[in-house]
Amino acid sequence: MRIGELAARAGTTTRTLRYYESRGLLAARRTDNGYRSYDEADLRLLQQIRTLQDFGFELEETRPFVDCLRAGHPAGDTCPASLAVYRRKLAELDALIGELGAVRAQVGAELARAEVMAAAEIPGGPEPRCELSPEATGGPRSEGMTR
Amino acid sequence: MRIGELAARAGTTTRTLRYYESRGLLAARRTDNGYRSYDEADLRLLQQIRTLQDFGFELEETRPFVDCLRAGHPAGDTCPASLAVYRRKLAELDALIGELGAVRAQVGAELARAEVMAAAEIPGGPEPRCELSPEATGGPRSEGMTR
DNA sequence: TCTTGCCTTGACGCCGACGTAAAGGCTTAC
DNA sequence: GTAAGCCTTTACGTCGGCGTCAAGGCAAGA
Repeated sequence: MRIGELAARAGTTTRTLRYYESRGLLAARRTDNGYRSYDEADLRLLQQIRTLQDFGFELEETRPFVDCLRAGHPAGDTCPASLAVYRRKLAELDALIGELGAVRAQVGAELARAEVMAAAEIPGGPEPRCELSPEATGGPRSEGMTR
Repeated sequence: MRIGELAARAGTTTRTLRYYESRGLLAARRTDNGYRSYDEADLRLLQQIRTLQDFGFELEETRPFVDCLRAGHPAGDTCPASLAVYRRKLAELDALIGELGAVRAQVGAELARAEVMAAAEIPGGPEPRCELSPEATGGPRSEGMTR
């Protein structure tokens, strides 16, 4: 199987496969004319990588799984190093979810507070408008960044 | 107040302030010698930006808050555009937390399954090892990427 | 023979929020 | 006078995971 077919079967692109190869994952044999040649085992390797990528694993984190499969294991995640990556990822996910939950609570509180303030601000009168007045808008923003 | 002092008081760097200026946030006056000059209102603008950045807001998302403050509002988040950003961010956070929760569950399940498989794999005998054998390691990985 | 459609390598582009270096000007202290 | 410590602009580097273009080689069908 050549690179285009493998990419199509894995739902990715040839660029991605060459990139993986450049990173030392997913090595390919070569045919006489220099074309990359893959087999079903490579497809399984690739699927393992893609699955982990979909979970948000970095490429380097997929290496133990790939090594595990290449060592002849039927599954890439039964090796100790792979299990360690799983556990580390779970801890990272828990930490991240916790932080995001805290942020969510904070933002929610800020929104509630701001809504009250906005409601209390309007009835008084239309003193300060939220849209910038022309002289305050045109000046500073027009400078720089022609790029 | 010059740029160094403002940066220090806001707990950031001069590079960051110049970057904000280049993006059209936080415009600065200039002294006779060309130095940037800031006042307490600029500090409040900067603090608003930094707070939102800490929450994970992108710079562009802070613009309504900055505009709101510059329009003369005592708080940057009472303007409709700011409230809209808050609400959109809450929705994004909820979606992200949900996705991460799903991923966490998936990875947790994979880990549990892999642990069982690993336990069932070992007692049979040390057939496939997780460490790659030398001939399988040296070849493919040594090529390319001298960069 | 020519076109089509694969394949090859090499190399630059992208995104966001800056870090960091280079080269030079201003001010104050000694 | 000169050294220190601010400040100025310009511009390249970072990180991850590729996208995209360029220039050319190989194989097969009309």
